Amino acid sequence: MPITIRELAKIAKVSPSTVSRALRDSPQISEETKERIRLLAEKFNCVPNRLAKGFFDGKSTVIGVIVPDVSYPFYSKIIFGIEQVASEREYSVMVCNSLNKPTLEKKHLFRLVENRVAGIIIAATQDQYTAEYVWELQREKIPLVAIDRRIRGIGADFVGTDDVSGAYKAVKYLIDLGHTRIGYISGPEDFSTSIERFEGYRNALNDSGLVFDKELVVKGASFDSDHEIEQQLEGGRDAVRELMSIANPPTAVFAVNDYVALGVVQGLTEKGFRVPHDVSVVGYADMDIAALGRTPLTTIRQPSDQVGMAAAGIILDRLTSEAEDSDEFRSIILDVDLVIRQSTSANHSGSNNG
Amino acid sequence: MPITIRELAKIAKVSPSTVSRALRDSPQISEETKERIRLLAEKFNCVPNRLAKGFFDGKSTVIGVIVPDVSYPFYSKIIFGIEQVASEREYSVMVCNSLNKPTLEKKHLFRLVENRVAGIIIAATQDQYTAEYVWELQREKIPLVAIDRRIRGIGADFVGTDDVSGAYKAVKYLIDLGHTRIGYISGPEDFSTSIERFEGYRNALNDSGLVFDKELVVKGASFDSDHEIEQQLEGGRDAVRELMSIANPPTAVFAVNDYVALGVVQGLTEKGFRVPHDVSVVGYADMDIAALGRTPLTTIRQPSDQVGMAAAGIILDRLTSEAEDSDEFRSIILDVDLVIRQSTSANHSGSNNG
DNA sequence: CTGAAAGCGCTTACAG
DNA sequence: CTGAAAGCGCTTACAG
Repeated sequence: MPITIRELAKIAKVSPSTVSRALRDSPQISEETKERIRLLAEKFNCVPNRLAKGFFDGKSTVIGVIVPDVSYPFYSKIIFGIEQVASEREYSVMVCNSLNKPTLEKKHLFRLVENRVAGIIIAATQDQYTAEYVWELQREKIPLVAIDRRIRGIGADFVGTDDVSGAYKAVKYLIDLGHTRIGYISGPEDFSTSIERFEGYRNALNDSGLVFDKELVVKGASFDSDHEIEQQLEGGRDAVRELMSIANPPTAVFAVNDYVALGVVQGLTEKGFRVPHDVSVVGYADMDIAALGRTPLTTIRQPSDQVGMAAAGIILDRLTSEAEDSDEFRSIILDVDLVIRQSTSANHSGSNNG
Repeated sequence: MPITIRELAKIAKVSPSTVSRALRDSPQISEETKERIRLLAEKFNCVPNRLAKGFFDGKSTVIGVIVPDVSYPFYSKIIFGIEQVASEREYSVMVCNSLNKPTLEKKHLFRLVENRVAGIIIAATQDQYTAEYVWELQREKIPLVAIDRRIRGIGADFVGTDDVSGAYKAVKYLIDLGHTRIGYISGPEDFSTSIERFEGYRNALNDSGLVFDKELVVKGASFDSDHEIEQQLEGGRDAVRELMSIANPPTAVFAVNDYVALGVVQGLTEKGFRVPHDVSVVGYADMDIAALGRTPLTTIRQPSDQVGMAAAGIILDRLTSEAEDSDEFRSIILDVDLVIRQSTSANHSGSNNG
């Protein structure tokens, strides 16, 4: 362990206060003294204990992050963004996997509070208890930003991507290609992301005068961030099989995320449908596998690292500026883009399917 | 912020010591008192300040992790593994991106020490200064584990995957398929991973009586974890173009990682070669895109989450057991598996190319 | 420009 | 079984 300021003070034959000030580059101290002490600090390995400082002023310089799975591409990129912004401002980033389990999530939240993190960024489960706990944290003025998914039932600072508009763009594009029967393979129904993507889907249909047919909506994934990617692929495969077996099957499918979409492509291929000739497929998120997959996916690109950067930005803002006391919740919704690749084409069915 | 133990003590009309002990479930305290205090703590939101405790006993319960890029799949999975093990033992995980830049890496290391992390896990750059600094940390008895890449020039606890054997398996498989001209697209030459994969490549050739031809080795990536995946794809594309233009081109290519391998496939396709019919390709790492890519890649699977779990395990061990004082460095090399997919097939060139 | 003193919130021997 | 006291390593008004 590094030596303490007090120890270095003895070596330098000055008071601890002076060492402390010198090491923090206080203008109160003469340049000569500062330089002398800095050299000594380096030589004797005196690294001021940040815990002690943080403890002194009741705050750490750590931002806590809770996501379902840090290795899920969307979240790992968000964390990358958070770290970029935090690290620039001398903050550190603590990460936790909730695995989408409310009890684990609660535990992590609690531990972050124990550690007196300066702020918390969370992609929360839809658990009621989590919401209540978050509400308490807000009351205690601990900066907290929800990302990606809104926290059910309470207001909070939020950074996400425009799911309504993303889905709208995806579906509108399919409509413009001449598709009139468009399936939607959804995620878990209580997540704001799924709900909003569904809303975008319906809006696009409405605006184009197409009727909504609930037979065209099938659930394909339990979570939009399941550690088991296999499960998402399977979810897509199963869902599309169901979808294609209805009386008047779709000629295009919009899937809640890219993994599900790839499952859809697999399912279609297995059933003898060609993508995009027989059925067009649009995914969501634009992960690596979207561009590099067997059938390069048309998809919606989410600026995931920017979500992280914006969230960290809000935390740091609340920490420093007077905005801290603003009771208004901030909401940043980032734009998303349609990325056109080879999984979509004009409707070849040659009829109105009906 | 939560209230302090002292404040709760007043409310409960006991001493702070009693509250402290009750909340840590000390056997010294009667069950009734403990229960009463726990209830009060919940009610008045008294969450003992872990910083103060950590500060008291000079250690935090945080494990610091430095990797080039937390969003690179291999690393994000390692972090997942670290978090799993740490969180179970009530430790938290702090992550930093070094972006493969020695100065940034140094800064992060320093900050982790400032924060008095209990231990450090690092996939280090090959920088000399980093090695020296790490050496100092070791002298100070701060548990540190190198992962994936060995730290150049110094001994340290290490957890990695068997790169020599992985490359050997890949190349041996190609040889068994009848290939005799096998190219290797390498990573940065000073990383232990690249060096060892190259070694495995040579060993496999040797053991099968094939001569090593340095014309068959081309550099394809500057880092095995570049944030810009595009660069790795391009590296592979360029490298294979070079490789196929030599007098006696290979019928199989082993690439240092899956992104590079996908670039190789692209490059080959663009040049009119069919994969695997004309040229077989083997990647490394078994990322998502290997299985789901346009041409499902034969590759070497690395148990990345296990790397993280093992590394966290070593740190926690050194923290608790007497193994702490053992001066011997531990080294855990995890086995890797060959995963056969569709980018490889028997040599169809019908001759010895020579 | 430098120093002595008090205190941040906890824990742990030491008493009782 | 419970409490009073000292101290972990820093910082910051307050003196000088």
